[in-house]
Amino acid sequence: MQGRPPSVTDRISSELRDEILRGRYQAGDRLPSERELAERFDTHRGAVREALKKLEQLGIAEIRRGGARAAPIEEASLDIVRHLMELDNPPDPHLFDQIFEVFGGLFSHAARLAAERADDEQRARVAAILAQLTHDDLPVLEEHERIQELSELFVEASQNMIFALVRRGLHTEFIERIENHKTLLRPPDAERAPLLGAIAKAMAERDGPAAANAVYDLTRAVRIQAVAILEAERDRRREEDRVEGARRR
Amino acid sequence: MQGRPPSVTDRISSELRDEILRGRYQAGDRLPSERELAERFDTHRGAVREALKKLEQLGIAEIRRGGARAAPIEEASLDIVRHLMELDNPPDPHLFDQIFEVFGGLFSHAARLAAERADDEQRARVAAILAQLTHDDLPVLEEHERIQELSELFVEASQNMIFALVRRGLHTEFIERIENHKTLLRPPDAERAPLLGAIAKAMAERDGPAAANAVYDLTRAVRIQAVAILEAERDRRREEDRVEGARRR
DNA sequence: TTCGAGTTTTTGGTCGGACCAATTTGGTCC
DNA sequence: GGACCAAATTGGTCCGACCAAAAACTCGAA
Repeated sequence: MQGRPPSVTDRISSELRDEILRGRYQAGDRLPSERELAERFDTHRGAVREALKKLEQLGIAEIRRGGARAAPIEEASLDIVRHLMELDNPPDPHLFDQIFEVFGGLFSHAARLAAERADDEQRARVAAILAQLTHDDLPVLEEHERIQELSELFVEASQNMIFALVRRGLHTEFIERIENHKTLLRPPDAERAPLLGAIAKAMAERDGPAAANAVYDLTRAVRIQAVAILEAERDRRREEDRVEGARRR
Repeated sequence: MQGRPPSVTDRISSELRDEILRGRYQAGDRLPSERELAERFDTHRGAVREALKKLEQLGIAEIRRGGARAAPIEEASLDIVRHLMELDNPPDPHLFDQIFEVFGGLFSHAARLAAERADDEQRARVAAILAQLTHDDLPVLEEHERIQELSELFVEASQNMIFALVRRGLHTEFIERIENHKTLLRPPDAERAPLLGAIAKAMAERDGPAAANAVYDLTRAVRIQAVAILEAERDRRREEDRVEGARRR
């Protein structure tokens, strides 16, 4: 969050946002009035108004005199994605899959531009990182650091500020919020050599399309493995809940 | 905006946001206090607080007791991009270039997924649209509609909800806000047949990488032409301003 | 039974003021 | 220059008032 203790405004806005994202209010449904919410949260209208303004800015609430309403999630701002991810821990595997697929596309595109634009020093650093990553005996946390470095290098070499913004946003607000993301987001061992080799080759040959395809293939393999892990985890928790529920009955 | 007349809160938040984005406050600089802003805007602290909460959510202000400060733009949320675009009209060609380059990457990626996942009916519609676009005698507004339709179709066929969110966000909050965007964002006449033909071929062959590359090439050509137009327009206006300035002196 | 007009109620928008805890600022002293 | 302290300023929270816009309700006519 914002690096300060959550205020009353934060609390109200988070709770209402989660209710909207969980479907408690469908698009067009009236939201509780400011006065009702002030009573429910035992606070003043000012804090409620601030909270609702935040939801409006996220694009999930439409505020009008006569009553505020929920807005369609599909018309929300991109910032809503992180809040969707935060609804559950671990996140919903399907949602994770969709988000990571888009992220992979961006990363792939950054790689294409990097292959075409990187200077000699950047190219050397990419080659060094890829060589290190090819060793599958690298400790997991160190491997993760190298992957981050590679991602940052591609973005830097792409010379596109928007990519930097997008990468930072997706990384800080999305990836870092996933439990065990450092062990989750890894190239499958069996595929790492060919995948990384293809990237190295494309970079050496300054072949944008090949770099894009190779990085797409890498992120796709990482994503498929991660989704399988998340699904297994979800199934395990469901089984625990089922057993726990049977025990309580 | 939100489809209601701008409130005092909106006015304050917009004005402060533009000041921050224009560099009036560097990262770490103190922002005016709530009471100072209430006086400056001749309003109450409540509206100022609501406005500042919006800036905090955008990631460009850090609010703490003791004084609020500007935050680094590069750490802002993605929503800030549209506000950067809105600073000038026409937008800064370099900024437009960067944003559109990223957009092209996303569109390219959606095309890759669409090539692999589209059903027969979607494929037929893509082929029909591409055939229509190949005729360079299509009226500009109708051509624009076909391009929109193509974009929507790729997103639909990609079966990725996040793409839908991203496309809507980028389109509504970015492209549609560019003056004359319907005439600005067009494939160059001389290149349209080969570019569109490559997309059609990739779709027919269900070749994801080829579709990605072909769509990337198309968006790149559109972007280069649009940037040239924006730069010419900017130069023309600067010349006008120079002449106007000389006239005043 | 439906519809339109009028009335009433509820809604969000705006405002002023109060109070409190946290932070900053300025003064003093060493 | 650093420590300490009091004063000032800051954001956070709260209350209540008032107003215009919208929704809900009522009633009579068709």
